[in-house]
Amino acid sequence: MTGIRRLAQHLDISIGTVSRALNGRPDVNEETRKRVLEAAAELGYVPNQSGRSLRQGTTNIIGFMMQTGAEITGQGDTFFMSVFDGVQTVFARHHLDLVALLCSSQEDPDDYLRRVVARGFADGLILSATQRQDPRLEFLAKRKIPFATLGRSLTDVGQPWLDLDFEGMAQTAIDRLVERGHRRIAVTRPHDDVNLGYIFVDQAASALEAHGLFLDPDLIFRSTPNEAGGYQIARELLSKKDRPTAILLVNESIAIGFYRGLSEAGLKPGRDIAVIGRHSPQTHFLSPSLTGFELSRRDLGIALAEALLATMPAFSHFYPNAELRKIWHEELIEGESDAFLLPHG
Amino acid sequence: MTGIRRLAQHLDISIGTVSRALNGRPDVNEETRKRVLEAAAELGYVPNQSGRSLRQGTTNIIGFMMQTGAEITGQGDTFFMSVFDGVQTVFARHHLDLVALLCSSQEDPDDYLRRVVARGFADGLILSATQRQDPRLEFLAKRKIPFATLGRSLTDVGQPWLDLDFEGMAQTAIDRLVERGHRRIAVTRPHDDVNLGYIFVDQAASALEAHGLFLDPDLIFRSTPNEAGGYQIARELLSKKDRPTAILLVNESIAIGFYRGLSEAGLKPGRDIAVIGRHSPQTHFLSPSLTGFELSRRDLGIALAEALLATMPAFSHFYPNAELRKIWHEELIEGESDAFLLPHG
DNA sequence: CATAGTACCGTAAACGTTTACGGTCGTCGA
DNA sequence: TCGACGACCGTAAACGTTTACGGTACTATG
Repeated sequence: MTGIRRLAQHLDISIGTVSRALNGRPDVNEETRKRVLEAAAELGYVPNQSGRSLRQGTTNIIGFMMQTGAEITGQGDTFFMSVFDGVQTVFARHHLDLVALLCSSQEDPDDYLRRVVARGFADGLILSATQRQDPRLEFLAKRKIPFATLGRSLTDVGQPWLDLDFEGMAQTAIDRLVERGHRRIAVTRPHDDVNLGYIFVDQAASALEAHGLFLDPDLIFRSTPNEAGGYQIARELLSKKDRPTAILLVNESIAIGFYRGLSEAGLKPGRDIAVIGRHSPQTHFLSPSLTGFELSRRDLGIALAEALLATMPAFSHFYPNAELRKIWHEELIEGESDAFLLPHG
Repeated sequence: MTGIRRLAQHLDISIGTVSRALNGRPDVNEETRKRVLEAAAELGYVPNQSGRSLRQGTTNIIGFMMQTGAEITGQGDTFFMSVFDGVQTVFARHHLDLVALLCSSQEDPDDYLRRVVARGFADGLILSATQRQDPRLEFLAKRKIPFATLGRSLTDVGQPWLDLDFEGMAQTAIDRLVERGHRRIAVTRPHDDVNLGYIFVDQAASALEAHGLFLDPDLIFRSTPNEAGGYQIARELLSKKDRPTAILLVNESIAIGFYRGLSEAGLKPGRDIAVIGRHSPQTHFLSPSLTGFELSRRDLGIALAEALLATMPAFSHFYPNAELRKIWHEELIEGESDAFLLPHG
């Protein structure tokens, strides 16, 4: 005698009643419910998920798909970890189990996702590292699997998404630098295919134009989005004849490498070149302190989870007015890395 | 009509035979098996995992438990990602689904594990970030759940583990530095509670003693195991009056911060101080190039997965002579960071 | 030809839940 | 008094597999 049957026998009531009691159904005497809950705790009963899944056709699992290899994602791996943290807290409230589905760099993300879905693994999914064109979105939409994405995509199938405020960051940073007298401003750009990060460069260009300036194509740097990439950018930048006086670093991790590249050449951010970047837990230890944008990754994760739940029938009533699509504003933390002023003109 | 029944009806044979055919049972005509497989492919049939789990009492899932927050783990998050990659490839061979169980920094790892186990989530587990004393191991052993750990622990319950060769690294590095004339050698140390990393310092000390030297307690640096920590160590080290001529960096990520700290003070590894560290994908971009230990993280993951499978009855016959416990040797990549020689004495 | 053995297949029970349906009992109003 | 109704509970079917068991038909062996 196992499982719920054992519990029922122990209480000398039927398994149906036990099930109803445990699942909070209304048609059970509160007195019996109490007895059932107590007995369950006492006997250490926990419902078998396979049986439950089989009956209800639902797994109680939400999958958060990530891809290994920082080179791909464009964000440090810690970024996703922190977002995951936030997502976790929300799903825990609903007793949903959240797991990370790490797609190996050796495997095609589309294939991987197909496997996950065929397996009927999860009730809902969160996708990160969305590509500019992302077949995964159409696939999931066709299969009618609830999902949300971290990052916009041109492939829009109506799913909820949250994304970083590339436009806002570019605009704010450019305005700030121009106001401080900068005219030659460099920019880094993410890979073309990840998210819509290219918006950052576009917006920087148009912000410059609004000031009567223009973005020198020679000052658009591209690299892998990690420390090594930042270092490489610094080297490249220093080798230019007509060096820019300021630079915008679109990724978080590259700031560290960039600082080192400068430092080796005897240069200092905030004195020899103005730097505006983005903050990660690590960048707070840079010196001179980095002027950069920061967001609460956990809060981002929380909002992402709520957006997903809002589209799942079984949970949507908990989040009647969740924002399904949101540009996540990042705040500018003023540091010393863009401290100096240039004479106008 | 759904699932296997639909397939059976379509072929006009019994569901029993279909099941046997799909599962590679011997007592089914090869001709019928072929027909079944073809029909399955044609109709896109994939067995329902809940039904299967319910019947067999097995989930087909292996969980890889990690903890978010690089401060905890003592390794960069990319480390686990890469190991995961290797683990993935092995389990894929057996059609086992591998998922990452990320324990939030907000939650107690023991509680988290208890939840996972109560849920009957996985057939086997891999634990990372093992603690020096780790209740999780006893817990799993008591529940008779197959698992392996990445990292040794004083809590030994006979489970398979793989670990880094702290002893070998310390010994090799010390020998090398002493041979090059160094007498005052600094060392960094990991947190006391994670793994048995403290072995590193112990071994360094005894290696020094073998050379008639000793490890100055004042030269044992401690920090968070990330870039910021490396930076902090550099600052501390530079502020000492009697500066060491060499240093061993036990973690991977700290090398980057350490380099920057030196660089800001106008110092260069390999010229002003000898540095031996450990390589990560990032550290290969350091300049001067780092002398450091390197291991194939994927291979480590592969070995770890095989060790686990070797202890699972259903799979052990695939790995009759897998090494269940192994110190994973790391190779020394010679760089410029410890290039200079000191006059003896 | 009788018998044993083999190769293959169908039947049905079992895994642990949830839930539609119906039944019992007591209460209440007419 | 009787019917309706509500509160609570038991029964049993259903979810999709796997697998022990038994049965059939054919082959080999004497």
